Amino acid sequence: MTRERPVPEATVSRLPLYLRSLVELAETEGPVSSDALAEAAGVTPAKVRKDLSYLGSYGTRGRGYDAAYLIHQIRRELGLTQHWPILIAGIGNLGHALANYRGFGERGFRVAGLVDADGSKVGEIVAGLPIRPFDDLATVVRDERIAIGVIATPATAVQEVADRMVEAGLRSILNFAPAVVTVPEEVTVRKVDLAIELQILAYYEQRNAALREVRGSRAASGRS
Amino acid sequence: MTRERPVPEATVSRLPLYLRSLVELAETEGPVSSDALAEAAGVTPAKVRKDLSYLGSYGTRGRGYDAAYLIHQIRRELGLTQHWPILIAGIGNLGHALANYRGFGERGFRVAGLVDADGSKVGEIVAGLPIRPFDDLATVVRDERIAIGVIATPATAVQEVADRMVEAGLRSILNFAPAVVTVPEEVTVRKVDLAIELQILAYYEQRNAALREVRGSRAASGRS
DNA sequence: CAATGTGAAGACCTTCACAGCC
DNA sequence: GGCTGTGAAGGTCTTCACATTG
Repeated sequence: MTRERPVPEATVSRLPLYLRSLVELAETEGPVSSDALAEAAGVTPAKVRKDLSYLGSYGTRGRGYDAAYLIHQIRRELGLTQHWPILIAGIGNLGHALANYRGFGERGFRVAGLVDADGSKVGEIVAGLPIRPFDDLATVVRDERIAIGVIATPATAVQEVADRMVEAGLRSILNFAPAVVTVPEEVTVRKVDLAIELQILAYYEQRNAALREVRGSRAASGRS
Repeated sequence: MTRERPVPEATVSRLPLYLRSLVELAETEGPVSSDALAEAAGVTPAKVRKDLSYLGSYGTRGRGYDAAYLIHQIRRELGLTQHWPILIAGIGNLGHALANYRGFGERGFRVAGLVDADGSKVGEIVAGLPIRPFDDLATVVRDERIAIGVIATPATAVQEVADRMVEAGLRSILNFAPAVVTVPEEVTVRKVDLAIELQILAYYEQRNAALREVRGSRAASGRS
């Protein structure tokens, strides 16, 4: 009789944030209130309470939440009770940085495979792992029980890499390349496009600069 | 009489995606329909039309959109008619990769300054630029007319770096460090947390793996 | 009394479906 | 005829405000 829990997508995307904040807050003693957690995570207290309520009633009215217990519950919900082995395809600038990123190890992941199509890179050791040929992708996935694939190749290669990952059995892909990728519906893809983040910032920068301009000239001409 | 155009946030965050897709589609001749653009960008046609309608009526009924013209309009809306000079603080693994990322140059940005608090790195040339001391941040911002700051330092340094950026006059910050940053309300901060993206994927991976499990055993026991 | 947990209200976003126009 | 542009409907997410409870 598994309880059907439709945790909203928006909530899921904030759980990791709460987790990160709780790990910091857990240093200090005593229970953590939704206000304190909200402050640490940079969201509103109401959001914290509603989000956490989807996981169950893990707080104590009048006191707050026990940090250690909540951490455990969120980890369980996110599936972070185990360390997930990940594979990185494309060991260029970004792939290198990702392979060496300490944060993954501390937060539930282990870089367990590296592949690259460039033969001259094969064999090179990065972050303690040898780069293997692109054609070994399926073998690495099987041998290392890889669960999540990370694409850090040039945009042109994305679709082929994704196809191979799906073929090898991966059902979760994180795509850093600036291109849309098409996969069967049972596969989850998330994307991070660094230039797009900057472009969004540029929009607000431009918009606010224009506002500052207007306010500036208003002030100069003495109007309120 | 400047027309007040409240382009929704969700739309703003998709404009860069349309821009990227249009640049690809512009190779081929003829107008681009909302269906074609939707396909290329990985969204629904209705969304494309509604999003574009906030910018104005730039399409032609019965035909579609002129790619070149739309590209121009979206660039204008996003403020990408100029190349924005950006500064990267923290030239470790990730900072290096960002400094060398070709995509920025192609999509409206120019890495114009690098700073790092580690004295032993100062002077080193990365992507054709010398790393300068953290204390020169304000000077670099002024001299290079930096508009956007990128934080790629360890989490512990984030708040100090952000404070310095704000003090130096920056109003747009992209934060890659896994920590919340507090800034005055006139400053826009966007964040990218690589581990969080993986944690969100882990949630769906776990959830879907459980579903596959159930389906598998159902099939095995002969139920529909 | 203090802080959670939650219905209800409201804001925002997406999808529908079709009138309007080329 | 074909495709845009858009009101209206339908969802989802956020915020409010307060009853509930340790």
